[in-house]
Amino acid sequence: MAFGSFIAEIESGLKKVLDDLDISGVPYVVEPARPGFGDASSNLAFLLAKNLGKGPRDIAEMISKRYCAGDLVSGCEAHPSGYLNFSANWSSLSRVILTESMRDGYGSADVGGGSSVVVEHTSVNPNKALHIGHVRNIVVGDTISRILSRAGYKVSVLNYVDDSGLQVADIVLGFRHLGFPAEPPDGKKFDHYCGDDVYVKTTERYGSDPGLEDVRKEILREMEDGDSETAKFADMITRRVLACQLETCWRLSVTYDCLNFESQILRSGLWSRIFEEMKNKKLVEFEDGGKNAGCWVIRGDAEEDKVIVRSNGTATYVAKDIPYAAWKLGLVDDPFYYTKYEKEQPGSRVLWQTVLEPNNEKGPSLAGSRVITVIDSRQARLQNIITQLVAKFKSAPDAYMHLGYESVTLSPDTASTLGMDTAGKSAQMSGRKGLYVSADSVYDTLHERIGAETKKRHPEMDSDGINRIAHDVGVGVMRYEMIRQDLDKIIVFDLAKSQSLEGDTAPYIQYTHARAARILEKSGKALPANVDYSLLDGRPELDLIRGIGMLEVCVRDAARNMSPKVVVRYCHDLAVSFNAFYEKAHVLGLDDENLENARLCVVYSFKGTIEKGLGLLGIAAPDVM
RNA sequence: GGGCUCAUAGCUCAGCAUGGAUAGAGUGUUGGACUUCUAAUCCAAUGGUCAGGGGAUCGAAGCCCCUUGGGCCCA
Repeated sequence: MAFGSFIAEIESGLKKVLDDLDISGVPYVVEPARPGFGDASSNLAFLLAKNLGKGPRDIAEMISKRYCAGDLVSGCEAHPSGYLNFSANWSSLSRVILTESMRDGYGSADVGGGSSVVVEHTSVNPNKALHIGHVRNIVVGDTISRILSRAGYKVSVLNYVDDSGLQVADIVLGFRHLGFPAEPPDGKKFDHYCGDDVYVKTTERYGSDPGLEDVRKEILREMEDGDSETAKFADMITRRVLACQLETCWRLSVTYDCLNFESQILRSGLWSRIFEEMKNKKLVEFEDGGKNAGCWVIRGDAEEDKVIVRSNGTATYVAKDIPYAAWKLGLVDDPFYYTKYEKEQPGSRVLWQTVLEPNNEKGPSLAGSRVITVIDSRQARLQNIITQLVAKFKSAPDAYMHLGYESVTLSPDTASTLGMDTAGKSAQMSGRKGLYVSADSVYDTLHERIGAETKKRHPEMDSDGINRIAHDVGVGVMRYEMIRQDLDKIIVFDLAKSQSLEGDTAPYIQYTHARAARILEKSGKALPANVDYSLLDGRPELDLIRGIGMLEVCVRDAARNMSPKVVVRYCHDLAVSFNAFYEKAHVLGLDDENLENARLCVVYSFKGTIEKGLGLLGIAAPDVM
């Protein structure tokens, strides 16, 4: 509970006052106070003003007189504005927060109640390397799954591999018909080769050679038959690209529970089962006339009808998502078997993949009572159709949720370094046109720059140590930039600005952790016992302790709102509090053993808490920077 | 043409769910702080018709309606 205990005590105190007044059902809130207004505030008096026919100021006065202080709350004061401001009995509250914060499970919240949730993210076509736009998807998805795990959900993370779509057909065409060598001639990473060279140059050729369109259609058709040479070749290529993509993801501390392959979903027969069921439930209708004559459609409520099966019998790509959504929610019998992926992920998480051939592996149970699909908001319309449709299969209306986010565009400067003049406007990335910045290149540039910075600060450090810091900080910078702002804000990516290591960035926060680690190291002591918490009485100390006490509030808030940014703001604010503490409240060399012990305890607690906070963001907390 | 979405300091963004106290950060610019627990830091100055208009309210950046401008999706 930590700081929550303080809030809870205020709420129960206020409830007593309200009971005495015979008032109930007022939706007031008690929140951490703004600086200069005590430690917590309530808007209760404002909400009562209407009912009681008095001004908020008078009501606040009246309540504050009746309010009785307790263990953690030392007083309640009425502000002339009408707010009720509460002050804490800090020696008690510090003890509560600091001892609680030392526990391993500190910061866990029970929002999910142990229910299962499936998070699908990444899902990048396996014909190219990940670019910076994909990174937003991956990092949002990964961070949300970390937050939900911490908030009491049992989370499974899926990566859907669209290995049978047009984009794969494009590179197959490039390899088989345009003579691109199977191995990258210049030793490039295979995913970069496929995306930068084969894909871009193949799609360029469609313009000049219209006959290729037919070849592509033929390839697509052949790929549907799993036993065909073309399908086997496509499978070989996409597996290699996928392996490269996963390397990029893993490097960014993103891991999964299972890889799902579209080709297998198509061949599993899931679609025809779902389609039959949809017909039975009258969720799809056959169109006899009109412009969609001969098609199966979903009736849109306010919108256009959506064609699911064309008059020639082929399914549209909306249709491909439906069986997958149903499978994720466990609405159909699982047609898949599972094997472990051929490479091990970093960390302990086991990575499974679907297969169609029966085996004896005891696979994972993946279906969730809720499903969260992380896709950019350009897909909102399509996702909306699936949400509505799935709601008719499963009674819970929020069982399927599209977690959308705005796209990443390129700044005019960055677009121009890629050879495109955008007339001062930002530009949409395009894999087809080769207009993108790859995740690997951003990582590599950051790694090099941070390595050089670190070498400057620690000339004696060996290269392993430097590389480790460069990695931790570089990953931090990338992840932080992708979730710093709200999901509905477009990120305009600028190569130069993306290299910033100062201000509101991950290194700012990581640096406070390193500072804390350094103090503990220099003190040469274990965590002191018998701390006199009443010695922690300065503003910097108390602000910091309050921040430490808010982790759980933050996790709950982030989980309820599906908002990674909430954790980012929390970590940043906590780091700011620590820097103020660091500046104004020295720990070591004070000639006062008791005060030193008390402050060491705060540093200990801070270090653990900021590490947990950064952990929710998938960002490491180095001891040295 | 229809739908979704965004608009707060020169720039990038918090705050909006639950209306209430002086609208906050970062960055930029200017000036200051390292014989001190790491200056990837800190302090100060600078900077706002909260896109515009209307409405409900004792009270709106926040709620409702309209308008404008940008982005995206569909046709």
